[in-house]
Amino acid sequence: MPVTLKDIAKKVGKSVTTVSRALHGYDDVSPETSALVRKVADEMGYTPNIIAQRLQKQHTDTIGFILPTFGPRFSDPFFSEFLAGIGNKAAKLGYDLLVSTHPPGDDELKAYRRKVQSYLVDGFIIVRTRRKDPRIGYLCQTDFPFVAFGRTENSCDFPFVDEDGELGMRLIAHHLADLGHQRIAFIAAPDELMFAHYRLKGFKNGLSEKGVRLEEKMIVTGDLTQRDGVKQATMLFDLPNPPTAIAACNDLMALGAISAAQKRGLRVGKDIAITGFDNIPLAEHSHPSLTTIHQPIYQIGDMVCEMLIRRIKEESIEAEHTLLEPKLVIRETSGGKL
Amino acid sequence: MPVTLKDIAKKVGKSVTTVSRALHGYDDVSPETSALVRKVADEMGYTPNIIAQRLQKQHTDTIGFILPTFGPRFSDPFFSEFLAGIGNKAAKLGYDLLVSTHPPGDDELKAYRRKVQSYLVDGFIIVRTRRKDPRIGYLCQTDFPFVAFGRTENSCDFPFVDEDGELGMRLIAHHLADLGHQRIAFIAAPDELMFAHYRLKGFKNGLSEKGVRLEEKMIVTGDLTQRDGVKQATMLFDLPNPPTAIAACNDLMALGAISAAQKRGLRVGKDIAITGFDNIPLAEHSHPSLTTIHQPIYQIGDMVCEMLIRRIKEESIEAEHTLLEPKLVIRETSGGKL
DNA sequence: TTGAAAGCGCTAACAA
DNA sequence: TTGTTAGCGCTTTCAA
Repeated sequence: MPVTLKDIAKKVGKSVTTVSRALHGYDDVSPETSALVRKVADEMGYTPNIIAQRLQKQHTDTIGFILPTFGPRFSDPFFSEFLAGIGNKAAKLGYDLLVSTHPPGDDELKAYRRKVQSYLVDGFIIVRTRRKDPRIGYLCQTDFPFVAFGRTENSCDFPFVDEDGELGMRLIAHHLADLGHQRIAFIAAPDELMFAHYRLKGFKNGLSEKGVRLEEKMIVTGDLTQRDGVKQATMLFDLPNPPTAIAACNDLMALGAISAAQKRGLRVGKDIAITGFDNIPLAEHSHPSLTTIHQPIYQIGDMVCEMLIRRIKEESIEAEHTLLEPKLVIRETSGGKL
Repeated sequence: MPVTLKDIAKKVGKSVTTVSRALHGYDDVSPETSALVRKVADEMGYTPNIIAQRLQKQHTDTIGFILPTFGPRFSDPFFSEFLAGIGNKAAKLGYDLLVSTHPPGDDELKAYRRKVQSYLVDGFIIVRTRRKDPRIGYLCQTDFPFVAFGRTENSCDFPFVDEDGELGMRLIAHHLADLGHQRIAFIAAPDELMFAHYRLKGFKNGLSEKGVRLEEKMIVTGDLTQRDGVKQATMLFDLPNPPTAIAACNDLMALGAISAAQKRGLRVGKDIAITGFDNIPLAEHSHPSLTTIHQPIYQIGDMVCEMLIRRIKEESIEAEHTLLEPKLVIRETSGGKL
């Protein structure tokens, strides 16, 4: 049924080898043969069997990406955009993308190990890095190519791109402090997530630089979803002495906080300041629009993918460790619009 | 470096064939040999080379999914959730997922053709079906297994899951008409998208059943993003005789419309009714919360994936054509909360 | 119960 | 310029 090199070889009366070489444009095959082979291949509708090529070449031109899914209602706008970034770049560079979904946890490593050991992928892209990240430990130790979006506290060295979340949150803290807020709350994310750790740290430092105190009970932790943003913010509002400003660790929770505030009849941007982090498309078009830190997710996907492919091909990478400078986007929810 | 059957064979002093059979649990190998082989394989850390298996077996246990990306800012919450649905199911059934991104358009078919002809995938999942869908035409004609989320006007028969968008939008139309609205607008999506076509049709029918007229100029078309929801809604508000209700073809645009309305100082749910379609997580937690039609995206992904795998394995599929019954979720934006 | 041999489709070193 | 040969790692007849 499918056309193979053998079929073409038979048709043109040459060997399989010659056909292969002709098709690859090697110069040690006569122009006539080459032309004939190409013509016949075209007529017969030949497409190489990539699986066979892979077995021979011992690499797959495929990169792996495992989505850290949580519940079934997994709908973080972050991921589709990031995926688009790596997908488009991968396609441009002739790579396929093998995606799977796996909740973080115990047998998570199995998913990685299988793909590594069975030669299903040439490299991995890692996201949502954790402070102790077993995935990174494993890949480092086996010396398998990967690039991460995010850092870790593991001791090994590896290429990554990350946004300077610490600085980003300092900017938010300064902004809020400059607006005169004294009772400021923070909706954090689980501290084992590296980015959550940095952001909280930056926020604390930022406030203390401005001489503003961050009370312990003003720090709550959410699971990054909008739903939890609502819940955590509501708890903050229920405090005997509620905050006048809330900084959330990401936009989704900030959006939830806005919703919670409005449900209370608070005017966001006036009675209460709220800020996010990520600048997802929704941030710009929420009402009021969300003050946040911009994170160029698509471009990060693009960069990370390119770095990985360069690493796979053992080409040099300009910047092994890229820390992107965060940009504060002041909109309406902080009440700080100039 | 990597451990192969040959290595194990050498170690246990048996042939590659025997080792292979032992590892597969065939019963024509002596218990002792079998035990020994397994033990050694384990000790040596053997993992089968899946590429080699695939070449031999002539199938890949991989399913293809091509994301119809549009701009770089591609962040539809729909896709991450759908992907989680198919990803988890695929993993459970032992399948991998080959994802790529490609804008709809001319050389889109190439992406499909390559994967089909090179035996990279055993089947495809198609989303965002169009009225004339070349992808479906191609796959039908080559008789390649696929399952679609959505229908088409192509004449061929194929398995699909779809939500009854026509009925869904009729429910919305009825709801709005029952609330007494007479000047109702619709933010449609490009009509070549099958679901957009159905939804518009259902809306028109629904209104006419209630004796409400839908003026032509009250129908505008957006690109499904929140940004465009803002824009289209703003245009509607600028009409000399603006609508008292706006139904958007999807939640994202509805969210945009809410934002546009609030910017005008309109109280959504009182001065203006707004509805969406999809029931993305954000719908529940927007303020006011969004009246919409629920679409179980994760489960649809799950179903579609299972159907495809059954089809690949040539097992029977219970329901080749599943039309899900839509559920109206009445919240605050329509002002119809009981 | 086991092994030899062939073959999946392709590439590449070597020889002619 | 071309063909022969071997081999990537695996599965599967077939024969012993």
